[in-house]
Amino acid sequence: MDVAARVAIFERVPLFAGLTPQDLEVVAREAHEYRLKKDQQPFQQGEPATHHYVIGWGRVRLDQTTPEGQNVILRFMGPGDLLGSVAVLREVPYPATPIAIEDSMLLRWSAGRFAELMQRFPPISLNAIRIVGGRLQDLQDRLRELATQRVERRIASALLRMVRQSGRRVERGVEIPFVISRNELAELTGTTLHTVSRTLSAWEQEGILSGKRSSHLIIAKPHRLVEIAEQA
Amino acid sequence: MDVAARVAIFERVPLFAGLTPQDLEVVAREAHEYRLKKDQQPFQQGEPATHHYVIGWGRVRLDQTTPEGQNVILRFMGPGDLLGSVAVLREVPYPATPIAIEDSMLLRWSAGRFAELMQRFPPISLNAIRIVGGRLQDLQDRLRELATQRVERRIASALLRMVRQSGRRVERGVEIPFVISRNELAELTGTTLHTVSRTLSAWEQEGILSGKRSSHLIIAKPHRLVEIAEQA
DNA sequence: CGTTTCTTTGAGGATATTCAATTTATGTGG
DNA sequence: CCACATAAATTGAATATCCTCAAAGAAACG
Repeated sequence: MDVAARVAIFERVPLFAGLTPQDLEVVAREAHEYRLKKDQQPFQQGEPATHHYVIGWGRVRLDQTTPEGQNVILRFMGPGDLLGSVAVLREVPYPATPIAIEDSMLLRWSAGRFAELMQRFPPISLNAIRIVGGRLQDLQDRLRELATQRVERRIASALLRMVRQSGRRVERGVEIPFVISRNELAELTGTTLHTVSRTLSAWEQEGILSGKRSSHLIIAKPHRLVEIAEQA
Repeated sequence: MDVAARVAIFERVPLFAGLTPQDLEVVAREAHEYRLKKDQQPFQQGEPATHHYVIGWGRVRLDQTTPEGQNVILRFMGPGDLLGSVAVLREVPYPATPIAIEDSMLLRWSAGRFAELMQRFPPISLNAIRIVGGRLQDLQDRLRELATQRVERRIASALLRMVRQSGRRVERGVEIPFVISRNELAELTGTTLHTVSRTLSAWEQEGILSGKRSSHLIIAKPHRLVEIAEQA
């Protein structure tokens, strides 16, 4: 992938908002491509943080594992999303493991190179604060949800969040454009795959959604999900 | 409070790390003092974000309320902590309400003034990213906890976190240097005050901790709490 | 000293987990 | 392309954790 193609990607990356095409070219030239096949990981939770990553294309799931081996999904990430930067800047080990859920391409910079870029292009710092701040607020909302709401509502909210973030209109409703297993949904909402399965089965009965294993979920009645997510 | 006194405070504020005493003086001169009595709030969740705050002295609890009126405590904050900045920089309404749990003094800057300071003193931006990033990681840990652990462990972890953050050695153990009610602990750990009460009662029986209403909690056996927090 | 607020404790019940078994889908090697 | 192996999903039954409801006790406040 040449520099021009990278610049084209970076034009839609929030981290680089406010940079001129010339600036982006500099940034792009310093980047290294990093390709991942499905299920591969660019780094692991606990490793020293050495690189900043931006997702060029593909999708990544961000996992955090407990000492006892239980797993939680922090978020799903897609093109333009930022990865690893907080750990690099805080000079702490990566706190989570990203796993490609599709073949993906990341662009990355070493800590030192990226520090130079941040110095040279001041908007990057401010963009970074906004991005990290946005994630902080997302997490605050999820924490509140997890603390106050029952499982069914949390699953509905999680699906709606994915619809809002990456949903695509299709004939029968809105589609979540990547495969997500019952287990992943459980790890995302703090419940068990059994409860997720029962809940989705019930919703399929009701015609709210459809989508079997390794096909994309299609939400036929998003308004019903909203009702469930908001019901007292 | 004169500028020199403010500078003395700012020398220990992470947001201003790396600034010279002269820099701090500039920052201090631009600040406005904002005093709060117990239970007062500098701003409310949902209001447009207009100011950056730093806690000079005192303590603040950061609340997030659901549409239905349920409350969650995001964190307790003390001297040197940053308040409101993420919302100001993202140009979104404040996502939470800070409430003074003791008489407190905040120092604040308008969005515009602070933007100038950030431009003039580049370390501030980087410090801000580190601080917000740190909070993000704290929240990720709490989310994982809430998703995977049972109530007793969560309460133990919450107490230990407060001990680590603000604990003070006293004769009988370690003291949490501010009053915290059963209800607050419940809102901090995603449970009910009843369950917290039962749990603390049991721990008091065991001699793990002590401290009645409106006195400070004293943890006599922190190691036992660690065991509880880490037990499989 | 009465009122308010916070805390404690009990009993009953609901939600969601755990355990267990089966069904269904996917992938692989012959 | 089929048969088998593997992985994912479904569903039922039993159980546990924690919440809700209820009431009373203790501490703080004016």
